[in-house]
Amino acid sequence: MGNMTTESKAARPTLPASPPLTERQEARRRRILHTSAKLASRGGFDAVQMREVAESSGVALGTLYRYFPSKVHLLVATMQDQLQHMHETLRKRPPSEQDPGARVAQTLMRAFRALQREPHLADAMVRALTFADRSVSPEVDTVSRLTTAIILDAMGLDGPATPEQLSAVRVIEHTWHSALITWLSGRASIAQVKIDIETVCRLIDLTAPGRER
Amino acid sequence: MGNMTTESKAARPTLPASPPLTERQEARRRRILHTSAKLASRGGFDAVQMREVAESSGVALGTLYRYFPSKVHLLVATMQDQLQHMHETLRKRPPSEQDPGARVAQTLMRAFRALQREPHLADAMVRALTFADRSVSPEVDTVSRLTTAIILDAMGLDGPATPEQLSAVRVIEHTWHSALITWLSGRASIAQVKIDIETVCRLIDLTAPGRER
DNA sequence: CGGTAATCTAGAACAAGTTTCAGAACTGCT
DNA sequence: AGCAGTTCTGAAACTTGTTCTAGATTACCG
Repeated sequence: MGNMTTESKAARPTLPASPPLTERQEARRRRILHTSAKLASRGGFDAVQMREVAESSGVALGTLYRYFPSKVHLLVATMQDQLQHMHETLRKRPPSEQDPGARVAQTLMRAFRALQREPHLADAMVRALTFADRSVSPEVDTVSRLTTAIILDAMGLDGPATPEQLSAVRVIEHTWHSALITWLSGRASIAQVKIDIETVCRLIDLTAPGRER
Repeated sequence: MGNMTTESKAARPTLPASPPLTERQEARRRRILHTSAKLASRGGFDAVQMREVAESSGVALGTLYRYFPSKVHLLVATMQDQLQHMHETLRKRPPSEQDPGARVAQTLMRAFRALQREPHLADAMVRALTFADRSVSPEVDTVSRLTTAIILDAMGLDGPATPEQLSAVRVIEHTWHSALITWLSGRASIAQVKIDIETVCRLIDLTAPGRER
């Protein structure tokens, strides 16, 4: 693969924080993300080619790289974008189950069904996410926080989560990502993913506050 | 990255099965795997460069590709190799804990400490494993079976595992891989990984046969 | 041993991610 | 409007994974 060496020397806090981004810049960024998602939907990770993303977004290659310092950055940002949509969508129809564990399982299965509709896009995003090295940590962390938020929302807790519950949520996230990967690479069926999600979600109820070890 | 497109058309059951492999071929294969591990130990995934592997193994580039059809194949095979060692090592000192869950946690923490001694190698192998696409499924599956075997060994069961236990083992594997990734990319501490492993291992005891739901 | 097919070598060639650079276009500021 | 600094463009160059080719070598068979 290309130079995925990455050890960003020049500080380039281009996107997330520092400069407020003019309107045209915001538009460019949005166009790029849209193209990225479109290409990913077609053919997954491999189909997102930087030259094509640039051309199809009406932007020079160098500019694309200024906005997203690598293909993985781009795809992780794309995932952030999609996750935000997902979060809003899910928030509108809260899960119907009673137990927190069952609620989380139900929510994740909804998300999973959404991903099934765009398996290539899912492939691109998840592969990028797990392939990301340290230089993408901040962005990957954002994705992780979004995922955590979705799960915590689904739990429908009254008070704040206990440390044990947070651990369970972490493990659920691990399982979620890894199960997706096995599904995407054809080593696990949809049914198998469902079982894994339901299995791990038992941890939630197991760690409900006011319970024996 | 290069053509990780992969959709192997020409059947080339080179390694795993068909032809018995002459002695020199076996030696070549072993030399390649050794080089791969050596380079990976130095600088992780990026440091394993196909040209260098070939040269350093005293083999032509084309030959390397005949033995391992892609960089990911090579690294997954390297992982198979290392896992086999690990399995033998672990088998020699069975875990001291009583509960199956605790035994698994103890075993995985031993494996984790071994990985900590070669973080770059761990990086290369785990990244390859999760980045692998369908064309590597058989090899990834082998790795998965090896991992499962290690965990089942650690459980020290009398009879065969129940389906529920097998599900738990699957989830543990998911967590194991994903936790490793977060650690390798610097987003989780060693302590955090430990907690995650211990958390997920509770599922084992939860699914012990002869137990209420 | 001689012949033939499979394997191996050296090296060029190709693909896609990434970097670089000179100049054009745009921004903010006075 | 005019200028200094940043951003963007277009195009070439560079890197590394992967493929291809022509010619040696080797392995196997009668």
